Amino acid sequence: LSDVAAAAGVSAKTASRALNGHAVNPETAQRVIAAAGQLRFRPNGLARDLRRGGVSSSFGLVVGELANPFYSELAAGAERSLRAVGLELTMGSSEEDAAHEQQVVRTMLERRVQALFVVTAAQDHGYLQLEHQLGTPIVFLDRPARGVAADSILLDNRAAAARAVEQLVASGHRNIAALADATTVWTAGERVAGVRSAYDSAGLGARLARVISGVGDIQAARAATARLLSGAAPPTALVCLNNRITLGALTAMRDLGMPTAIIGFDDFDSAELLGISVVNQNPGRMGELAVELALERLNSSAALPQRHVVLDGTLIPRGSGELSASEIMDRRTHRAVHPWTGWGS
Amino acid sequence: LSDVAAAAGVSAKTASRALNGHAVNPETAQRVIAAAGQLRFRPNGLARDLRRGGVSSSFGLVVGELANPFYSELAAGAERSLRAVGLELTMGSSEEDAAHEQQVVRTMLERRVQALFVVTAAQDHGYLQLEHQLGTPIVFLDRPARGVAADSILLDNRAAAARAVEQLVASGHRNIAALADATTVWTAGERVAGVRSAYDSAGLGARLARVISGVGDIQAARAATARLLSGAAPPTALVCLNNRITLGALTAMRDLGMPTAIIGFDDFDSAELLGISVVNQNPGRMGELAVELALERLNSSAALPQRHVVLDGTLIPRGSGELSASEIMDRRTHRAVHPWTGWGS
DNA sequence: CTGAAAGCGCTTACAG
DNA sequence: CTGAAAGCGCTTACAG
Repeated sequence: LSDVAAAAGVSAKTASRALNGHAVNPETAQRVIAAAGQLRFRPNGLARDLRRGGVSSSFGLVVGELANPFYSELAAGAERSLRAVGLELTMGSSEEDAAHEQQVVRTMLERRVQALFVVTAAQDHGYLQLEHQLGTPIVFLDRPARGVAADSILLDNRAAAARAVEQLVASGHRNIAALADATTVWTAGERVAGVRSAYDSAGLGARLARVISGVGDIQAARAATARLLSGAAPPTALVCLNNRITLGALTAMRDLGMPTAIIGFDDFDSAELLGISVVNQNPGRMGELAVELALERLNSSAALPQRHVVLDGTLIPRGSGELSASEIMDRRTHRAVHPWTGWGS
Repeated sequence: LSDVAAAAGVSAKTASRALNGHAVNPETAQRVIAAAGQLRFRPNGLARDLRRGGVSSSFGLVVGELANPFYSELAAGAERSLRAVGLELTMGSSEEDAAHEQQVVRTMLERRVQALFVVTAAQDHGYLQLEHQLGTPIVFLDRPARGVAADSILLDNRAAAARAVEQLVASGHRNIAALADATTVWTAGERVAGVRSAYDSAGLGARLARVISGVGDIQAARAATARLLSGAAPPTALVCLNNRITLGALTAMRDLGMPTAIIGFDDFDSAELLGISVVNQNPGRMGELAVELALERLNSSAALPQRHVVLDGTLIPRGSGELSASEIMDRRTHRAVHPWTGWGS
């Protein structure tokens, strides 16, 4: 910068003003800009941010896994909102590991992100207490904060899971199985709670209203579903409490040639093609809301209280649209549930 | 930092050394670390990077769209490799817009990323010439650089597309249609060229060896496929030159109840379930290679020449595994191609 | 509209 | 092993 100023015959300050489009004599500004071009001036954002009080124009987002579409849609939603106000998003991955998450978060805070969004893999977030008290907006997404009074945006997992069961019960199902990840995962625990409460409300007996938890990946879901469908009194409907479980369950149904009514959590790219009804969590909306909460906090002089935003999961019916008992209960035709596959015909 | 030093009764420099784990009297180090804890010291990464020569420990990646799984897998691959050497990845989106891309790239360069990876939406990259000459490693991914001699990692799109056609021809198909995005998109142009050359080599007449380009999204693919399948002499096989086109084509086949042999570009989450053969571009590997190229350049004192890495697309056969003519040509059974769907039975 | 000075928070030489 | 000085590249007050 000082070289540019010298070349243009002005002070560094004037050069800075000219390059940033502040009030400067137009002729002088021209000269400075020309000199900058000649000298191939590359502004240094680190120095700018440092001098401006050490706050960058980036928001930070830490997710569990970059390749998971749930997180990328969340990121896309956040970035869309940020761009609208001229801000940027920096993404990092925790690899679903608490220690690594803490390291990535620390690095972002050292870089002085304006706000921090976290889909956490950790059980305790006490280490964020100081940063939170200093006024950095922190928003927890999909899973709640523990040990720090930060904002959070969560799905009403219990209600959504209960609604999925109620929908199947209303369609005439009396033999339902739910498949869940390990219930130590917060969302899985909540969803299982919702399923159980709906089982109770419907007066379903424990013998035919089952919950299989600890289903950690596609292969586990495939195996668990195969066991259910090959066992005594196979369920007529499945509630798959995340998207990997849905794929695994569908694979087992294909393997066995035993199509079964299904409602899954999380939309996926071919769900419509396959006629699979899903509870949509709308991660993009979560990202947009996170930006809203953070900006409110940044723009408010007073300290805002801790806020919890709870989103509804939307049930997207597919296949026959509304499920009906007669369509589903005939295990030999099932066309109404999955008309495209022609299963059983 | 100076407060911490004062509290510990040492100089700022010693405090810095202690906090960074450099050679310091252990007792002194203890005192400094205690003081830092007391005073809730938050190291400032901007200042550190500035003083260290203005280079951050982040690599920058600009993609077209955060929510596209192709890009997120690419990012995941790059991050995996970077983490192995203690570096970080900062992601940004160009929204597939050249002007926005340039802005995002400029911001990253101002933040002094150590290296830059771009899946470009622009036609010309002359504005990167200076940065490239200054030695910042720049790697173009999936689409080539123009106007700057930066490294690039590309798929051999022509060969992969030609191989898909050859595979179908070997299975007995003589009436094939290829569906492509607008050929102004570099990858689409290359793939179409590969398809045409394979058509020629196979001696297929232009009347039954078709290319439909300008298919920009799922709905366009659905419509184009419907037109093909309802027209005179519908093709017995389709080559879908990207993943959205594959989904649209499958939807049209379902709508019309006309299953057709298909090979798609890009793997997708339910391709295996559906028994769809794909040309896999392996974006994760692209990300890993980009990190390798960048690190080589950073660690080499001599100036390296411009490098082009060309990857093969791997054909992943699914459904019946190897396609065979008799299995495919009977339009009424098609079980061998899509055994799960039971189409036509 | 412009300039000389000071400083953002840290670290790199250079001495002790 | 430790310290006093200088400076990374910019911008914020404060004067003119």
